[in-house]
Amino acid sequence: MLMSSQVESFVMHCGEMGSRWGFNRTVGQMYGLLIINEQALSAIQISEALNISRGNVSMGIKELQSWRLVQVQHKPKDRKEYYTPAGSIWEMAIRVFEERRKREVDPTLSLLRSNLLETPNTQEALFAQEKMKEIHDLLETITHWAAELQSLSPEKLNTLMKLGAGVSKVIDMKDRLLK
Amino acid sequence: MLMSSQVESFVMHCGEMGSRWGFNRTVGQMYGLLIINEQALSAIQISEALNISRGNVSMGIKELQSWRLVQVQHKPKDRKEYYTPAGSIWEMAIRVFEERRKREVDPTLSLLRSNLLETPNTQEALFAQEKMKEIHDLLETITHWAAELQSLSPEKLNTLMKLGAGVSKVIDMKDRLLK
DNA sequence: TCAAACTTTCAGAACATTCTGAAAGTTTAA
DNA sequence: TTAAACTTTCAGAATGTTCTGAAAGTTTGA
Repeated sequence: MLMSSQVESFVMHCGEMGSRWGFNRTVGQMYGLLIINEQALSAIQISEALNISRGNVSMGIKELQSWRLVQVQHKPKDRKEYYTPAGSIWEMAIRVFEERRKREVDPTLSLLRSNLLETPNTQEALFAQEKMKEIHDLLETITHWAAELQSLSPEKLNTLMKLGAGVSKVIDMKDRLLK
Repeated sequence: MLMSSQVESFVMHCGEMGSRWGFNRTVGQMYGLLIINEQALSAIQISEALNISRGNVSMGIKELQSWRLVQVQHKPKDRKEYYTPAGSIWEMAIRVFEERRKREVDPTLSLLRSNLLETPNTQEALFAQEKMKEIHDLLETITHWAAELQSLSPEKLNTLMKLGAGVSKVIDMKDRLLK
């Protein structure tokens, strides 16, 4: 499992990004390696390619599975498990996005909701609640919107994104027509 | 600087989230505290409210400034600096979003671009390049789109988000009209 | 120019995360 | 069954991050 220099730079970069994307360096490298390889890889191949312990690979795979980012494959006459990315690049992006929302936004929303149920009894508490309401409403609008966008087919979503700020014009047009 | 229990739970939660949002726990707490307080706070007030050292506050403020999330205020007859969040909740969201893009997406895009310039000389390298191209194109489409959306006014963007998956119908309608 | 009132910096301590490798657990084929 | 071929787990080592507090730096008014 020797990597070409391009592949290596990509894999190492995925490692650097790993921590920013929500998992750690090695998990990032592992995922990069799986994406960039046409063939599914065994745990040992991964551990040799990245120079990490077999145990670490096992934990990393578990983490990637919790993000629903890898699939296990089996080869005939071979007991080892072989790992490969789950789904297309598009699906991978959706998953990372969704999973991060679950970890970053959902807990905040539920805390805000429960705080908003209490009755403020001082001036400060009142101000605080107003701010919390603002944040709550914004996060809610965004998550709803994101969920709806995810329900669109990749093609539709692609058209939409390519349209960019143009959507705004299309909507204005609609408003005028309906008046 | 005693906090009511609601305020405290919010501030502590911002701390938990801090690390996920790209800064650390204390920086998250500091920012939460500033958001939730109507009055601007001095470094000492922050350090007392959160039970952290004065030095730590100084570093945290610096970090928040690098995210363009706080503003400094001065009061007459007082040499201390008073800190307050920069901009509305809306702007804060935009900033966090933008700053994260810079840290998480931009470096990846530039690495991918430079890798795509090289000519693949093996089957593996070819496959690897195809994948990198896919990721590159996806990230580019998304960042372009995000930039365009940010150019819209908050109101327009709000209408758009409320419309949700409905945009898709509006676009279909446009296509039919133009045919 | 000075010193009081602040802010910043940074070495080392405290704390948190990640990694290794050996031991324990699981699965399969005979 | 058994044992070979794997995977998982987890204590402790290695590494990385954050925090404190004392020292250094800066600004201001007199």
